[in-house]
Amino acid sequence: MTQPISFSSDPALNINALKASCSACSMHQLCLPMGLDDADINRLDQIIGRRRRLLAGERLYQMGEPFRNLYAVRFGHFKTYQINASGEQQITGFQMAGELLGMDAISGDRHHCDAVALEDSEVCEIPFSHLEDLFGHVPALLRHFHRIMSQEITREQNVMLLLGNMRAEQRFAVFLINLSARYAARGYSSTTFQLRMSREDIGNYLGLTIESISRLLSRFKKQGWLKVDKREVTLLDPAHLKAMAAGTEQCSPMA
Amino acid sequence: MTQPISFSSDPALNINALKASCSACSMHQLCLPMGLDDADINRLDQIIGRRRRLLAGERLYQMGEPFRNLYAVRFGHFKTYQINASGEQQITGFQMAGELLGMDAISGDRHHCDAVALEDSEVCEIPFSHLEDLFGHVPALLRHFHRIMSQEITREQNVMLLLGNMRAEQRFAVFLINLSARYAARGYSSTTFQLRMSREDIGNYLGLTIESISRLLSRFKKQGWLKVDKREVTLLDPAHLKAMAAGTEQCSPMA
DNA sequence: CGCAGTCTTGAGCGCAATCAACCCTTGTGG
DNA sequence: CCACAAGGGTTGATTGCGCTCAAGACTGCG
Repeated sequence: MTQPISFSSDPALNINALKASCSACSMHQLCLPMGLDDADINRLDQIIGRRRRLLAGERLYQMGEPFRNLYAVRFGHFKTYQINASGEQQITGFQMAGELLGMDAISGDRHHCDAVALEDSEVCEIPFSHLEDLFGHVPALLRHFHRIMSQEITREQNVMLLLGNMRAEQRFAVFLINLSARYAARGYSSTTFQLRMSREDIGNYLGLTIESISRLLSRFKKQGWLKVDKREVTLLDPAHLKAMAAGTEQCSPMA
Repeated sequence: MTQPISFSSDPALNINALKASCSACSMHQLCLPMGLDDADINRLDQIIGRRRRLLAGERLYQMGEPFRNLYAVRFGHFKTYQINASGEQQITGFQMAGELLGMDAISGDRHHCDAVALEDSEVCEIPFSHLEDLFGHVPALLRHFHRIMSQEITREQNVMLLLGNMRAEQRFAVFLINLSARYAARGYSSTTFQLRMSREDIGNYLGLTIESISRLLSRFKKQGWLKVDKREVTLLDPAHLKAMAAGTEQCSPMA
């Protein structure tokens, strides 16, 4: 998990063209098929498209491209970002295994943001028109899909709260605790993990500069709240960080 | 539209218990039934619940309440806001006629924010379980519902861009131009309209203080970009404001 | 009239941005 | 081997945007 994944260049071993199988996927309890019985998972398997591998930095889709597929992350990490008229980017989210990409493209039939792999990664293509066909036959799938979209709405509302109301220190604590919880849900350590994104990406996401992120890391380290080595972070006092994220712990200024 | 609506206190005239009818509703080309044919609209009418009237300041639903209904705004305006652990609120949106409320509650089965009427208003109750039943029989309705949810996701991403990247002046220009476009889509003036929300609400939504909003209004007025009288705003130079919102016009500081 | 709520305006400050210098790692090519 | 450059990250000095604090104006309402 912490090492970059090297893909075989032997075409016989390349599974880019292989169809994915939800039933055999380790993420099926987090992803789209969550809660489906075996029969329904099989129906979902029928329509899931091929897998697609991306190298670090490769783009999965681009703003303006016609929308055909949702993508489920099998492994690896992605960032999604918007670019406004004046060319500045705003990262709208970081996605990891089991999470769905592309839902913002359903209205408008075109992708509304860019999605880029932060490391070597793999996704399942989910042709949306086929998924729509399936909704009529598998109500449980439809219900779960609505939950996923709704969850994305609440996630973004939480980011609005973060960007609109919180000081730098609290934003960063929220960010760390959020990553921690998501890794825990996937069976990884909730206290030690690699930051897959650069300091610049973190700053952009949190509405701060790269320098502020660097200073926050240094200060949190000095306070004994975490350990940092390059991009590996260890949370030494998760309870304190959680309190800071919740806003119950007082926030001190940056300088 | 610009005057507060006074409700009759005569019970015989109170239509609170009346069922709503999409086909007869002036908002049906903006709201959930958009694009449906007559037969499908009738099926939708079957499941739409009663109308509900709210006085200014009344709460439609509260965070934590069990989720049963979506609500479509018939007339009036609402604000939705979250409250975090330390008691601070963040307004996540302002809703007007034809817009849907409550989609963030689908995951989790409980409302995730509060919705409060900004003026005397009316909504249609849409029992979500009935709507789900209908999805299987009216694919066009399902497709449009997905577009509405997706649109909400992109709307929030735009707010993230605003809160994360823009200066106060640009945020406020985006806010004004957004209102202008939404009133235009409803057949109202795109240049003169009432701000239904207080300065404080605007500030909260835009991640600014009430004082900053007041100063921005004064400055925009002094620059000749708009006229302000209490809560009535007239955009005198919409092109300039649009350019500011897009970021193509240079941004000057607040002080 | 008083009073409360909303809004405006001014003065000063503080948090995070900006600007700048430097470090470290990685990769390239002589 | 070293020289060099590029990218990512850290740290310090300074600036400035928008917040905070404070006072006062205006409105609506009993």
